[in-house]
Parts: sequence; C-alpha cells; structure tokens
Amino acid sequence: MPFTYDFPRPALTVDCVVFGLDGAELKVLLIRRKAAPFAELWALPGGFVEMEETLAQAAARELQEETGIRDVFLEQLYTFGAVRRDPRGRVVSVAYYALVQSGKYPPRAASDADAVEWFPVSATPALAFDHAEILSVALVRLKNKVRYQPIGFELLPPKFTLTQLQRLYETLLEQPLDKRNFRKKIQSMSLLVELDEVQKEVAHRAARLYRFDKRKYRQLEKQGFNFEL
Amino acid sequence: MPFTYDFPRPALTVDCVVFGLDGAELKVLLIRRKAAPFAELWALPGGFVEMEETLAQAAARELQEETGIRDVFLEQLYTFGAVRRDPRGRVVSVAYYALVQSGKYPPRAASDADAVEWFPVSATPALAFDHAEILSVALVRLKNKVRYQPIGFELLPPKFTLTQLQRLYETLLEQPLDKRNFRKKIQSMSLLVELDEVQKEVAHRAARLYRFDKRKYRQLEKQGFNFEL
DNA sequence: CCAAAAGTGTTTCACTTACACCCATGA
DNA sequence: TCATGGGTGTAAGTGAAACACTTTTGG
Repeated sequence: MPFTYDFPRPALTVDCVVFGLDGAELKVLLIRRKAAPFAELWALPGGFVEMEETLAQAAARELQEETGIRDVFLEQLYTFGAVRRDPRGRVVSVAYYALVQSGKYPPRAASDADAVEWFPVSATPALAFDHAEILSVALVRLKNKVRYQPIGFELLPPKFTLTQLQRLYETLLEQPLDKRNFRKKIQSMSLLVELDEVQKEVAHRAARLYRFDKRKYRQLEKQGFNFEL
Repeated sequence: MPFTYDFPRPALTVDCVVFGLDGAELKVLLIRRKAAPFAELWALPGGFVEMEETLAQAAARELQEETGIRDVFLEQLYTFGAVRRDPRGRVVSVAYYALVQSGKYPPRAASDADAVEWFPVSATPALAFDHAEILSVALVRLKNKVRYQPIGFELLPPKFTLTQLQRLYETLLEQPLDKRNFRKKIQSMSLLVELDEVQKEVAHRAARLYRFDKRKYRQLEKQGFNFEL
C-alpha cells in the first residue's frame, strides 16, 4: 500500500545506553566511530530503524550487531528530536537503555572487531552527536528507577551475595547504606531466595549466595506490592 | 547537505493525550477523524512531524491546530513503533501528554470547528490506531507521576482550595484521603502560598484560596527535597 | 593467629494513621 | 435556622535509623 502522505520525513534511529557494573563502579559501553560524521569519536551503539522491525527490535539488533550483546534488559528511555542533532540532516533517535552483567561482556567482545570499550560513567570521553545528553538522561533514569523497581539485579550475576547487592545500591544511589538495615529490608520483601551455596575462593568467611525470584515479584506486584529501597 | 543514508524510512508523527479534570472526574480530549483511515472514529490529536521543528514543538503545534489549546504542561510520554500500527504504512509516533485546566477549554474550542470533545477516561469511545494503548500508558504514567512530582497543580486553576486539591488526588490515586492528614502533609511541604482571598458564591463557608509556588519548588528541589504525597 | 569480610538485634525517633467536633456562610 | 462544606489537634502505631560485636575462613 503506497503511503498517502509523502512529505519529507526525518530519518529514524535507535541508540542504546548500555550500563554495566564493574566492582563498585558503574560503566557504560561505547563504540568508536569509523565513519563520518564524528569519525574516531566515541558514541553509543545504535543505527537506523528498518521498515519491518519494531523500535525494541531495532535496538536489540543494533546492540547485537555492534557489541555482540543480546538477551539483556532493554527498555525505552526517551526520544531525542532536536532539529540539528545530526549534521547529516534531520534524524530523530529513540534511545533505549540496557542493563548487563559487564563480566559477561569483556571489552572486546564486539562481533566486527571494532573498538568497543567500557568507560566509567563519571569519566567518559567526548561523545558524538548529542550522546552525552542521552547518557545523562539515562543515568538520571537509572538512578531513580532503581529505587522503586527491582531492576538492579540485571546488573548482577544470577547468584550474588547480599554485600554485592548492597554495593550495587550504594554505587547507584551514591550514598552509603547501613548493612543491618539493608539486609533487614531486602530480606523482608522476600524476593530473594537463599541458595545452598556460598562464595568460593575468597580469603575470608564465604558469603551465602542468593538469587532474585522474578516469578515471586510478578506475583506480589499484582497484589499491589511496591518494591522500594 | 544531502543525506548520506537514503533508505526507506518510517513516517514520524506526534500524538497528544490531553488530560483535564471536571469536578471529580478525569477526562481526556478526543477529536473525531474526518478522513480515512478510521474516518468517523475518535482519536488523539496529533499529526506529522515537520522537518524544521522539534518533537515538542510538533506536539504543541498539533495541539494548537486541532484543539486551540496552547501554553500548557506538555511532556513526552513514550514512542510507539509497532510495525502495523497504521494501516497506511510504517508510522512511528512519539506520544506526549498534556495537563490542562479543562474549564478553560470548553468542548468546542477547536479552531477548525471540528468535533472535539472531553470524555471521561473510564468511558472513552472506540479509538483509532493504537490510541487506546497510548491512552492507557498515559494514564499509568499520570497516576504514578502525580505521587512524586507536583504536576497535579497543572490540572487546577492558578488559585484553588485545599479541598479541590484533595479531590484531585483522590481522583487520580483512586482512593479517599483523610482531610486533616492531607492538609497537614501538603502544608508541611510549604509549597503552597496562602492567598488573602476566599472562594466566592458558595452556599457555605468560603474556603481559603492557595496557589502553588513553582519558584519555591525548584529551589527546594535543588536542595534534594522530594515531593511525595 | 591475623586479616578480612560475614552475619546478627535492640532501642530511639519520626512519620503516618485514625479519628470528631465547631465554624462560617448563603439560602 | 438549617444545610453545607471549611477548618482544626492529639494519641497510638508502624516503620526507619542508628549502632558494635562475634563468627568464619584462608593465608
């Protein structure tokens, strides 16, 4: 079916802000651009939306193509439509953010051997286009959302210790938390399953491992339960 | 500068979910479509994004053109990109939501004398495209956001009584609130300025009028204050 | 046995909740 | 004078915050 309104139209892209946790540091995955504009500069992974894919599919596809990352938490962030945000012409970009276990994706996992690297969010290089703004919006969103949605777990391996979880929240909220109060609170939500396993190869008492019970969360959610740290 | 990547591209539109409060009822403004597709059906105001305007400008322009409404709270909601959401072809739509004092915009204020009408959000007619889904996402957003951002005031006239404000929250949160506790809490935030005026023409004791102090809010916000009902 | 992190309870304080009566006004 | 909503304080309960020591393990 030919399109009735054939006005000039903006090009449409997706960009992905990929967050990972490295010890007590929040990092973002960037790729080095090969082509103009902004060749040699670092940028968010992303690209043009194709005609037969949804926006989320486009984001997932670009992420996979440019960084090898797939099957991760991916959520729409915001759509950026400043008129001159791309020097090539009018390009509107739908930004997504992803949460990954950075350990699973070492720096050079990219499929096309391109330059892909993790940077601390507090020390990123100069970025192409308006990607610095996109990153900043993503950071604000992540820091807020982590308080009232259990998305932080996406940044941890499936089995984790309570101390790891606490460090995660301390990093994202940028404030120290009391160990006993944190444990009391998180355990009282009964969203964590205590495993019959402990940490290995640590030079001190081994901590118990837990996993997040997603099924239980969905169930409680329906009953009006609100996660809140 | 000619565009380097000249692939086929989705068309881009904006749609606006306009909320208003009518007494104790939340309403949404719809327009009746004249042209195909979905001629005669009700739809959200919206239209195509032009090449030299931002997304927010496009939303504001369409709102003004189709309903006469301008200078209101308008915030990006979400971008809808299902492949077949428009029968004419691939159309991606950036949705916005607006909060207006519905009293200022009686049903037929539209500039082009088209059919424009307020409907209770709980009793809307069948909607064109995926507009029912957009409305539903907007409702969820509004109901959540009103808890932790003082945006509810956008639905009230500049001068309002505490009872009006309480009714507003009761409507949006869908739960009754205790009068004394509500007043204590809202006043303790010191975001309301007590005016030297009272209600007129009521058949009972006239209530004191207040206004929301936006300047004060911005100031407190910077100091880490969090609005929360 | 030392270093390092794991694990564990109680008290205090602040905030939230529940609750009922008198007041002012116009009809 | 009556009907209608406006306006006000206190007590009880619940959840958040502060806080320090013992245990386990590997080196």
